[in-house]
Amino acid sequence: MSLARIHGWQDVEAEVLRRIHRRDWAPGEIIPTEADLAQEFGCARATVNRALRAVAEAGLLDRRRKAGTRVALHPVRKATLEIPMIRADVEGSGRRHGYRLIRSDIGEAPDHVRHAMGGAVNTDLLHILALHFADARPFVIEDRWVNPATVPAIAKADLTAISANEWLLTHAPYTGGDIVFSAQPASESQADLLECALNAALFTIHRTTWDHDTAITHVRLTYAPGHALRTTL
Amino acid sequence: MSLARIHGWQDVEAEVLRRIHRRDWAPGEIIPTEADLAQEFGCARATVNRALRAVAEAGLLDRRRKAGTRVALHPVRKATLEIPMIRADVEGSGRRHGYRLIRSDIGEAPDHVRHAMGGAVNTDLLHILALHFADARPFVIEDRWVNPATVPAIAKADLTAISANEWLLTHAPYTGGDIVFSAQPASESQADLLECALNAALFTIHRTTWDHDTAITHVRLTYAPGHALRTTL
DNA sequence: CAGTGGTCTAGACCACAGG
DNA sequence: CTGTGGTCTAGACCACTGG
Repeated sequence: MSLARIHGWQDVEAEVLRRIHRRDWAPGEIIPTEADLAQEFGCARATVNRALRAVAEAGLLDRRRKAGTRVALHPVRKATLEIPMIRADVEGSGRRHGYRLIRSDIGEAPDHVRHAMGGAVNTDLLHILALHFADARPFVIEDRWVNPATVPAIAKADLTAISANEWLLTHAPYTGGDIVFSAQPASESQADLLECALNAALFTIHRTTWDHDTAITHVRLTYAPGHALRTTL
Repeated sequence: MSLARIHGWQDVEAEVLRRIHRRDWAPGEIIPTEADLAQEFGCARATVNRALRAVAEAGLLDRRRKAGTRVALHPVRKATLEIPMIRADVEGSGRRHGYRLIRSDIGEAPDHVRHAMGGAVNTDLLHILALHFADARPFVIEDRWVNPATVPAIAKADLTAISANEWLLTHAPYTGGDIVFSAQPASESQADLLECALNAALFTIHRTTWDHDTAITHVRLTYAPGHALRTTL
């Protein structure tokens, strides 16, 4: 009847997943309590808890005190995407990374940038425009605004040798961030930099990173045509 | 000196994060062992383990047996994005969801679909083309291929009343999936359905879901101009 | 109020990999 | 071989919330 013995919490997790997929436990249905499962599997309740917590984090179970644990009606599973450095991204696909700083100056940010950075940014911001290459072909435009008050050391960085993207990742600790993915038509200047047609469909990422409640930087990454972001469920 | 007392693992986590952000523990540096921290915080080692595991999952720590725990050099943080049902997505933003089935037939899939579904799909596939609306405006085109062998019951579903997206999410358990995000220019038929200009930049998702090693379905979601996908770090 | 999950503890053994 | 994280256990108390 029962197959391999239950040893660790991963075995419990696998068995729970199997029962969900086989519909032994149907969506919306309540499953046995931790104590009951612990007795059935012959392990400690803590082990069952570890397993059920993992499955719940994956979105397949809803757990509430007193109400018990139910199989999720709508398995809203979560894809986790890793946000690497641009250089690591390029080199990870076996291509050579190149980089050119186009402009770096200080000034007042446009409204949409101020808004994205919380509006509380009163000082002038450092504006950086740079182009990354993959095997000598344009890869992505990095259009970035930095709040120098949060990372004063960036004034001393040589941004012609190391990209702001990389410098910030290794020098500026952040506590959180917002990310927006979208598709945008290539503007005239973007088409020029990326060597593509005007109004070409470009994959775009807007990202703001925060140190608690103050914005560190806001960046718009505009990728050359054909770029795709892959992940797994 | 020390502030609030350490009660639970979340307190330990917060303190660890504080030390990382304050650079008390610099990137690449080794931090004390679980046993040492447990003694310092006056709690059990299991509690410290729980906290450090959480921080490591967030990508800020690298843990290896015998080698100890180090602060990550490149904090490759992971964004987790939720993949909701289309209807829930629309209604979640306060709009009314509409849906129209455009075509549903059975036939041989084109090569790129067969490839995405693992190639091992020999049977004919169910092809579904549908349009979703948000407040009567076109929202997204759902262009889907389903392997009926994996979900025979779909033959009896009334796909004019419920979208294949929703039917599959509630009737077809899956164990994994691949997702690709990109930007694509609107084709003539897409521009027609979405009521946008030809070659407009459209946010596109290709998704294949699997039951173990067999593909259940492959879908291309082509969103109307202006659509964006948001998430948080 | 009482049932359920959430967590802590002290101790133990194990698995892995550095030296 | 030895130190470190990974995990299990048995028991306990707590926090939340449904009835």
